[in-house]
Amino acid sequence: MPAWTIPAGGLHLRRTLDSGQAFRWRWESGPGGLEIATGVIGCHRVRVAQDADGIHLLSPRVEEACRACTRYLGLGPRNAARPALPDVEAALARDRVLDRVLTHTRGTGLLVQDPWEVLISFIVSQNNNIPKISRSIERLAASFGERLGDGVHAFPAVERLARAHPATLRACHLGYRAPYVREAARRVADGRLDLCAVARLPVDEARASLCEVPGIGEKVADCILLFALGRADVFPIDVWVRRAVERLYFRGRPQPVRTLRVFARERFGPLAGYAQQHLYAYARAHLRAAPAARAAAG
DNA sequence: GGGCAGGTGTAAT
DNA sequence: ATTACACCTGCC
Repeated sequence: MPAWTIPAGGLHLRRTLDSGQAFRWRWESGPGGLEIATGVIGCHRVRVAQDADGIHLLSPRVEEACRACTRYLGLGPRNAARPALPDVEAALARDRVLDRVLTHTRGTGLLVQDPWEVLISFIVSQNNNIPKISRSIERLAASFGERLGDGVHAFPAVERLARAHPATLRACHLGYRAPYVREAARRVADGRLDLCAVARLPVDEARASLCEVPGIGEKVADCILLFALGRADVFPIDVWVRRAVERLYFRGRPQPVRTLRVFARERFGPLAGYAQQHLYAYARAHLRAAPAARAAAG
């Protein structure tokens, strides 16, 4: 029996949680084939599921967790930068290409995540793939995060990662990113990187200050701006988005990244971040490279 | 075994 | 100014 129900407001829970912006959600089949997601929001262990009535917070029935979840899903108070999802999609659908893409991706929203967690998660994401990123982050949580019960851990506190021993960090399979993670944590810990201050800067200055951190380039900076700092107008370009845009808007011709950035800004304006979510999902579903043909079976 | 995917830093032009 | 390559891990 659901303890709490959040009106979905056009949000598709699975598409949103699986859209590459968060790495700690796991899905299982519940009673009646109901798909249940388990994850962590701040210090709350959360189980959520969606049906025709809305998004249900299954356990535990803590009002605080419900508020955190509502905000996290981007279903809190609306503002000019964060319109209701159906309005966003209606605007994007005026683009002929996105109108078609949206038939597969409608309901994909932008989460409102903790900037610190997103900072570290997307440093880990560089030159990496989603299963590996997820495992590394779970190892970080297990090694440095507060215990929440049932073997689930919160994302590590700043101080814990700032003081982490290199060997323990390496054991999280971060590879060459381990020093990046520790340095970023140190900068946040000692105030050289103030994420709240960055959030208040004009977007280009915010991006530049994030890029001063070793291991953060344009793409990771844009992910932080989009997924945690509320900048729905930025357009992170990874290989998937690049493939999608080149295929759908440039007849499959390779384009320099700066061309794609200008294109996104001019074409999608303040909704570029939402457009990116849909194009990313499209590419992941439809533009995977053909599996390398193995010469012979083993 | 070896090739490949993936974003950034660095060293080369 | 752009370009080439190394970085670490996991998967095929």
